[in-house]
Amino acid sequence: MSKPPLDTAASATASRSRSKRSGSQLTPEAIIEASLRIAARGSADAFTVRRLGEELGADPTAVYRHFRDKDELLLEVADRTLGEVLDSIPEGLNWQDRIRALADGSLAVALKYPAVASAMASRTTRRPNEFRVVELILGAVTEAGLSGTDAAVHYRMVGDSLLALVGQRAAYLLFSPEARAADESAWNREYRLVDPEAFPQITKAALELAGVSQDQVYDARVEALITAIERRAVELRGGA
Amino acid sequence: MSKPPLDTAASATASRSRSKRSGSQLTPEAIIEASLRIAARGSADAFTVRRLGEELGADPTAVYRHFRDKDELLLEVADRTLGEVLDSIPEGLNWQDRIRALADGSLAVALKYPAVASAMASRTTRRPNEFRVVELILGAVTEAGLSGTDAAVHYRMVGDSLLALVGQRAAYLLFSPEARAADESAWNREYRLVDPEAFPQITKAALELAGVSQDQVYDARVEALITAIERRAVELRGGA
DNA sequence: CGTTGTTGTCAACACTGTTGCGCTGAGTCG
DNA sequence: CGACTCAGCGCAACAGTGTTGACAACAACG
Repeated sequence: MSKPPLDTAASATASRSRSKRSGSQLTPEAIIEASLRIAARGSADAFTVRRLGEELGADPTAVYRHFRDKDELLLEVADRTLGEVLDSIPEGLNWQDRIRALADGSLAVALKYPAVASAMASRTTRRPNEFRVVELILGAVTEAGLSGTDAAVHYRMVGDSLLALVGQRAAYLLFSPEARAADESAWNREYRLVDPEAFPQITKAALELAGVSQDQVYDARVEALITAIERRAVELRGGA
Repeated sequence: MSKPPLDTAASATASRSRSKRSGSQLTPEAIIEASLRIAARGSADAFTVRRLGEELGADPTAVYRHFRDKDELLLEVADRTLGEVLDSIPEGLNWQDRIRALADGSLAVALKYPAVASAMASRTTRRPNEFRVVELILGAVTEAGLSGTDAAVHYRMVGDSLLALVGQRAAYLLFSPEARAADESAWNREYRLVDPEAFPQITKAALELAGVSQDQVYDARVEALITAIERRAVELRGGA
């Protein structure tokens, strides 16, 4: 009962009784792994069908014998990276630390495969590992004291926010070094030369704005999610 | 002193003393407005250079006489939409309602020009209206009681989070109707047929998960930002 | 009038994802 | 053992993207 052999894309080769097709060098597994390899190279245009063909030493269009779309392949690859995230989460943490661990793991994996994470920032895979993530977050918010609609809404808040957060970081990593330099120097140059009359707040905070690190923002955003859950929990425990 | 004629892309035509170039049908203004028009059509591939040429009744490549890149045009268009957002924010609100108004306005504009909002989800324009938004958020967090690094970090938290939030919503709107239907039905079908042993939380919350609306998630995410600021403010007011 | 510089048009390039045709080679059956 | 079937792969090509360089028209200036 554990699992019917999950009829996703692997069934194409699995349908043959004895899969000892030997000659078939290209398997879904190999394609996914090659995708992860080139996605890990970090360059923005890394994950293209033709580059994937190069990496596989095969014709690019051969991939279409195993995946309907590039999109289907992307979802499969993304689910694989989600697996990496889940494997990085230790056991025996309280719910806050489980969310922190999920966030940290997601960020690490997103920065490892930026092209995938960036493309998935507004997507959902609906594949096995995503279910495990949903279960993880739902477990956390229920342990925090939420249930019913509260649990569902706060799960979506955490899931969507984390996806967006790591997607943004990944996309930033994919920018050309020049674009990134221009972005960073903006805080140091343009925001300090602004008209003090029209923008008093910016003028006052220019120095600190330039000093903010990505990790500080990341922490603030993750902690905001946890705080929101906690607050809703005490709201429910308290009155109303 | 009010403003040196902002030497962005408009300077190309402004440099000529008398701009009565008559023959010149194509001005940056017209191009930006045409871009907004086709972006408002909502289809995913709406905002292409060739479609822009159609809308202008001119050769697509003529745009490159007024903007270096499609990216530069995109930033200019995005700044224009940011202006729309700012104009929608009324005066005389407390800081919480100012952030809510900013979020609501951003969402409305993002859903109006989904192609632009989706493309800007991980970007920064560094153009006039963005400065005004920065000023607005910084004013809100200082009114809340934050200053220095706290203000800077929480500004970034709010700015980045809102950008990601409306970008996600816009991207979702750009999906093909089939993809959107598949996504919605997933909550109603797949999440209710999951193995209760392996995924007890999902099983328990399946019904509520299907019932969550995008607006509920939106509210939760915006309120989480406000709550985080409030909490940091009382932390500082109370004991350090 | 001639020169100059701006602005639109046209053709073309490099790149993307994707499809249909044909070949090969291994598995299957008579 | 020989013939057949058919999945898997390569090849060529298509529609689409952003972008560039050469050329023509035309207003402005000396």
